[in-house]
Amino acid sequence: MVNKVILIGNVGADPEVRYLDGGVAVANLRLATTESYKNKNGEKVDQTEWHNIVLWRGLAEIVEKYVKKGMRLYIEGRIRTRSWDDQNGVKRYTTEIYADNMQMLSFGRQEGADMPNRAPGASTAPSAPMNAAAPDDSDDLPF
Amino acid sequence: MVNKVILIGNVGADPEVRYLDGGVAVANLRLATTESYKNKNGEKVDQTEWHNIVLWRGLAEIVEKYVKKGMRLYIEGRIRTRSWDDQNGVKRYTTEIYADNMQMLSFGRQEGADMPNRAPGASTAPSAPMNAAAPDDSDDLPF
Amino acid sequence: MVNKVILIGNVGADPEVRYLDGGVAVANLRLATTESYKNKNGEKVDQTEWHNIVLWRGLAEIVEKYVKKGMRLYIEGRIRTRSWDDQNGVKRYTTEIYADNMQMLSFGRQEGADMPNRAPGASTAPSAPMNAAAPDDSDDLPF
Amino acid sequence: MVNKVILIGNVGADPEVRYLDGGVAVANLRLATTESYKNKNGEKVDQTEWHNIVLWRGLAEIVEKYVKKGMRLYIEGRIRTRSWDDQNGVKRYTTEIYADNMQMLSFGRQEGADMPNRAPGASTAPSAPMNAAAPDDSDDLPF
DNA sequence: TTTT
DNA sequence: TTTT
Repeated sequence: MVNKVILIGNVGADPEVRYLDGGVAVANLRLATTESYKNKNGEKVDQTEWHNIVLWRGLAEIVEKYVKKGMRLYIEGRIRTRSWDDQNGVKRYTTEIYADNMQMLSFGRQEGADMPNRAPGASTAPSAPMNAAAPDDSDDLPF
Repeated sequence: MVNKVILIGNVGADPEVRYLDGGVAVANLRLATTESYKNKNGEKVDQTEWHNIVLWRGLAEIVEKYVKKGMRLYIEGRIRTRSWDDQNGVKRYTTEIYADNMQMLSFGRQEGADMPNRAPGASTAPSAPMNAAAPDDSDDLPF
Repeated sequence: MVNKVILIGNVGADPEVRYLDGGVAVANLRLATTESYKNKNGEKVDQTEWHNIVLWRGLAEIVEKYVKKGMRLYIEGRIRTRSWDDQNGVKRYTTEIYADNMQMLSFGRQEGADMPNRAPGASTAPSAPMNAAAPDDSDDLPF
Repeated sequence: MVNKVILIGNVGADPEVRYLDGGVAVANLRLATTESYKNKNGEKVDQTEWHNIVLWRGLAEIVEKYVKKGMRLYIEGRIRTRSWDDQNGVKRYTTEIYADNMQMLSFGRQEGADMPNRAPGASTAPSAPMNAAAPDDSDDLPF
């Protein structure tokens, strides 16, 4: 039995993070993946899919600290569909992706000078790739 | 942008296959993936996830011919959530997996003597084989 | 950074399992994946790829107990290339797949009556799936 | 049969692209994936894996135009091991990843104004890259 | 609601 | 609704 999802997409809004009674963190975020194809008339059509991502514990804490609207993420996880009763008493279903792994692929869009996504004076030395300051290279990130 | 799903699971019921006006085949099937884990009391708990799989064209025609309830499948595809209005006028969502690739990993259960997928006298003893004659070994299968 | 491999293929020979000094088990096996395509002349060509799979600890112990030549496996893992010096002092490289997850998809081929993978007198009951006794359902298996 | 590889890593050197007699493009590049773990002494250890990536036709042409040393890539493909005879007549093996899909996740390092990472009008050129509209073409993305 |  |  295998249930595996791999996504690379953009975060639609700032994530929501909450803490359960036992202190466990849970993060929810919306991730968009867009697929382009040509229709019968040869016109390019973009189709965007929105995914509900759920992250627990350590991943949720990283999300709380670093993940913002607009950021590009890699998510690896599992599909889970949970049911709930709506106000009409109708059973409804929500499909979510429970993340087992996450990678930040960008700092998202720039919002202002108070939250730079690249430190001043970043190196341009020959062996310094542009993502030298990518969050996953940072010492204080737990992955 | 990446939107990729990989599943190995069991088919919950015989697939439904229909043909659109243009003659294009579409198959729908339900696939179960079960995950086992131990709860706080150390008891083994099985959690089954049901996936709605949609297959088009050639894959749908293979499904029509060969895929039966109980069969184990490998599915590779993409997540798609489509919306519809229920009888209360409430917008509802259904998440499906659009298959891009499929592999049959077993013949599923036997339905009759005229097309046995298991030789007479085959065992259900603990060491019984699963896919002693997996379809992908057959010369007349188109994949 | 992501380094992920997913394979479904057949085991080419009985695995080799050894135990390190500390008692840690390591298994090595060869897995074949075959891809079919049509060449320029429209002839079907099979191309088989052989993968060196390395499994550690619990997975290696499961391999030792259950995995045989001919069995079909699902392997999820990472690519690792290690170097060594051959008898001419030339640096050589071997690429292996370190397995993080394994699923047995069949019992492999039948070798003889002393270790049948299909017991005589087995049931043909309608609801008996061919993989009724899949190894991953065994109680003494750690997954 | 499934043979699938998913990588996210950094390009180690500018790719090499050549054209076969029939005009088909082939690109070769080295991609590094680094995995961090803690050793027995609790020290963080980085282990870098180098992958030989081979891309054909349209993907190779995109590589020629846009992929540079230092860039971060998503690669989806298959493992292929090919053999050759070295100068001592010893059969040797090289394992490569044949890419079926590629996504640029960064522009790599900046070299100077004479080598912009977005050509004027690139996205509307006849031979525009497959993911010409990918967010990684955006000027306002900070990587 | 993201991104290009 | 599958499978063990």
